[in-house]
Amino acid sequence: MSDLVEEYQLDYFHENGFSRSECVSCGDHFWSRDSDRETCGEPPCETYDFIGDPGFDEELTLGETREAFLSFFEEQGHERIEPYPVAANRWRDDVLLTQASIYDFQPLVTSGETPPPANPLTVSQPCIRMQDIDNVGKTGRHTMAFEMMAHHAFNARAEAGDEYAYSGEVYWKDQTVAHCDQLLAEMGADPEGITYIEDPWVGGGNAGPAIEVIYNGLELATLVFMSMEQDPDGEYELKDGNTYSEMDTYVVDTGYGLERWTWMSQGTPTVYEAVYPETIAFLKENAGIELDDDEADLVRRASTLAGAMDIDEAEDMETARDDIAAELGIVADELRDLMEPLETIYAVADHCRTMAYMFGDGIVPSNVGTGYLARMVLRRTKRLVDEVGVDAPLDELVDMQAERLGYENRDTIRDVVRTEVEKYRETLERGGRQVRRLAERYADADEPIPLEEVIELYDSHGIQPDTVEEIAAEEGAEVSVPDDFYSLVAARHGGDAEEAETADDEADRITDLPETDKLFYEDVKRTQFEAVVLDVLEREEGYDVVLDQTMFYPEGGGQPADRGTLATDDTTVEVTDVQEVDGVVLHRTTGNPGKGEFVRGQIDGTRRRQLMAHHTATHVIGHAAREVLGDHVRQAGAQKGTDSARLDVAHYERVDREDERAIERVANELVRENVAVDADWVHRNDAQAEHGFDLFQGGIPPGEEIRLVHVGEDVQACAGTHVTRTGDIGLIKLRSTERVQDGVERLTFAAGEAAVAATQRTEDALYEAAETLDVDPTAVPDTAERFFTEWKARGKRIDELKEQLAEARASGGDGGETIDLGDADAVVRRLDADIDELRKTANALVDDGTVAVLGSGHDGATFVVGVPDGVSLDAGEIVGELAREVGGGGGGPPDFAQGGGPDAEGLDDALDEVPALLRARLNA
RNA sequence: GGGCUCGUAGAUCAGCGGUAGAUCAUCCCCCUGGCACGGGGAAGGCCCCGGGUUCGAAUCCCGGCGAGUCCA
Repeated sequence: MSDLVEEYQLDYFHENGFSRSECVSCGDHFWSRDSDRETCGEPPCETYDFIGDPGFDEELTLGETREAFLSFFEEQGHERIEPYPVAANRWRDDVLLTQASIYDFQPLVTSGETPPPANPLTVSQPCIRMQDIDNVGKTGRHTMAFEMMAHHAFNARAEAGDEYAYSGEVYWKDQTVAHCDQLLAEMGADPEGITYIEDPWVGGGNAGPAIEVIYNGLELATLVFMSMEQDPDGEYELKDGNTYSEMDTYVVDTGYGLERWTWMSQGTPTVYEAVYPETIAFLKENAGIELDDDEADLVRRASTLAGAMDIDEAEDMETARDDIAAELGIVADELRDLMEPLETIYAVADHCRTMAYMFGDGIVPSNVGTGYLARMVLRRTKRLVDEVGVDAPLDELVDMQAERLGYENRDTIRDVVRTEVEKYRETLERGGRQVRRLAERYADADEPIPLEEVIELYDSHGIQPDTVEEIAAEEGAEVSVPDDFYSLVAARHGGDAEEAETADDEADRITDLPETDKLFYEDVKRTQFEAVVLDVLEREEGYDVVLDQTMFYPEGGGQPADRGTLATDDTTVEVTDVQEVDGVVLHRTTGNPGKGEFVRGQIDGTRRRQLMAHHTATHVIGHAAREVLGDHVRQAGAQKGTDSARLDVAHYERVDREDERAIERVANELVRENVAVDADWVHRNDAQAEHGFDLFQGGIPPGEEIRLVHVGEDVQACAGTHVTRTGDIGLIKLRSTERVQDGVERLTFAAGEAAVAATQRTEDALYEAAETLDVDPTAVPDTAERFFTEWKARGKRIDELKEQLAEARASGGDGGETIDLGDADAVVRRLDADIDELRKTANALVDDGTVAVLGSGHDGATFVVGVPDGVSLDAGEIVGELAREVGGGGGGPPDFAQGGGPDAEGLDDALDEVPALLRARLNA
């Protein structure tokens, strides 16, 4: 399969008495000091050997294990770095959550564009893997949240010179395995019990040899040697069927599961009891789970076999459980009754830790992105908690973990959880009502609930199929849900979205040009400059002019491009747009100034001033929002304009009017303080060490040096142009807030002149309304309210009067023609009133037992026909006939119908025909 | 980012081209010694907003606003 066999022939193995064998059970190749060893050592080929019999010298807590690991690698010359957030989408847009320590350094460090924070380094990185969710609690070893302890070394081939942000080799495979082997020895592991399995790694376009480290039946680490990239002409064909070739950079990527090392040291039945023993104890007691000695022993014995309960490996969970029960010599149901509550409790503890990481790192529940994943975890946990009978509030359970993990924003975390639990409760309540209604309807009709309805309930309303089954049973309705339910839902979402990519050949010509010197950072108030035209590219509309230096700010970071002119002695061309490609600034112009010409540039100062004011105001508003709403507030997008700007922020509730006023007040305080707005270029590692991740609200810039913009206490990595003091903004007016997604609020605001203009527009509208009402502007709300109430009262009064009028007309008998139809009388009458009056009059006549045929020339021609009970005339047909006469249509039920048409002049003729029409119909 | 669903009385919802409804809550009356229950009645609607189609739109179509939900 792979060509990587040679890659595993390490000196370290040969020099330390290892031999290579093939697992008799799964066929994998592995290295071991025990040459007689037959299996690779990993479940399902082996069982857990350390339960009740720890594999290390000392029992360690989670914290002790972490410290032992990090300090071991510090002693081996690694620098310890702070972990990154679990929300990986804060520095990369290809993934949502941090799933491994290497994620911290992708894509910019692994590609060599940006230097690592240290080299080599060691870290214990919190990670979340949603894909393991179904295994959590069952296998005894899977957790959704975990810390990946790691050491990394970033190497670049000598031939590459200084092309990359790091150079030379720090260490590679032998050293990596040696470190691992030594660490295990220091912990007191039996060297004979360790196996190193060959398991080439492929992922995300990269690949390389990798080794799984197994001890006593448990995978303790994976050592990955990332050294290849996907390449159609590559010499290595790997297990995904693609070909790969070697890269100039090669990276040691290791992962040591903190939880598993802790577990190994303690030998508890499951990893969960080793990781958060207090939490498990608390949950067990709260749910009233007590085991007698026999049961506890059974659980312990089942735990050694639980490794087989892996949904990815086992064909079916229940069969796997049956097998375990058979091995233990008990009935499967007995085992299930014993294990299931425990499994649920393990899952709850793990999920609460997952949420503590998520909310602690500022993820806000939402219908999109990481927020959606957080919502799913919360809802699942809530269901599990209810199922197993734990009655502690969820926010308390999450808080226990948040406290343990040392988060400082615990009040916010609790608030987020409470709000979200409440939302879930409402959804369940709403859903329950809906299902009940539906179930009742089908139960009454004595039909089963169609599958289509169940799919609809889930897809559009989030109601789980088992909820539907439950409620349907209560209402006595039948329903059946097939096993492939979720794939039916998926099918509903249609085919895969196709993505079209466009390549640009022009790119080559641009990369040959030198980077443009950017003058706009030097003096933001200057609007004129001189430059030499290096190249002119002809475009479909206009030209792209490349200069040696420029004052023009290219579009970026949500700030639109500058506009202005470029002038030579002979000609002046307008600059309509400015873009940057690979450091080269392209000025889109209306004319060709001529390559090699000397030009004077002039930018539109008014526009630039407004953009700068709005850009600085965006930082100020962001700062104010954080102050008012909480530290979790984070930029989710921004766009600046000349008339207004907007900032999208993550927040778990709607921003109400009171919040708006507070944000506006705080923002303008900062403006009045007139603090300096400074920008400086610093090394990214220093910046990140000092300010942390909150720097990168608007995305992560590449390169070694990054530009920091300071506005008071607020610091952000930002490439935009800013005013020099906050006072230059003048005024910030928050104009509106809207919920652009669940959990994301858009704040739209205006700064400086635009703020004044915006306020004036609002005032103008108020003044105009005040003038119409003829009151003082401050009295407008009261007056509007009074008018509205009065208007409604009048509407009601008019209705009453129409009713009275109709009755008077019906009983008065004035005008109109009465026809004797035998069974009843009919009144035919023209009444130039609106349809409402016609209806009421007809009703009054029908109440008296009279057929009513009324016509109006009020607005076109309209008819109303009413027929009392017991008279065999069809009102709908009569109206239809009459309406045709006036070029329209009409209809309605047999006892009451209405219609009309545009031809008012035909009204009288139509009415004249009524007597004959009625008689003919009656006789028919 | 994409799909789907929903905005009607204070609350929960029906109506889905032809006179805006039900239940609960509210108020009044009856029943009772009093209360719960029961019976009778009343009040309470810019049918989310704006366009369009139609003789006629709560209802159909388009746009907006608001809410919910599934997927990536």
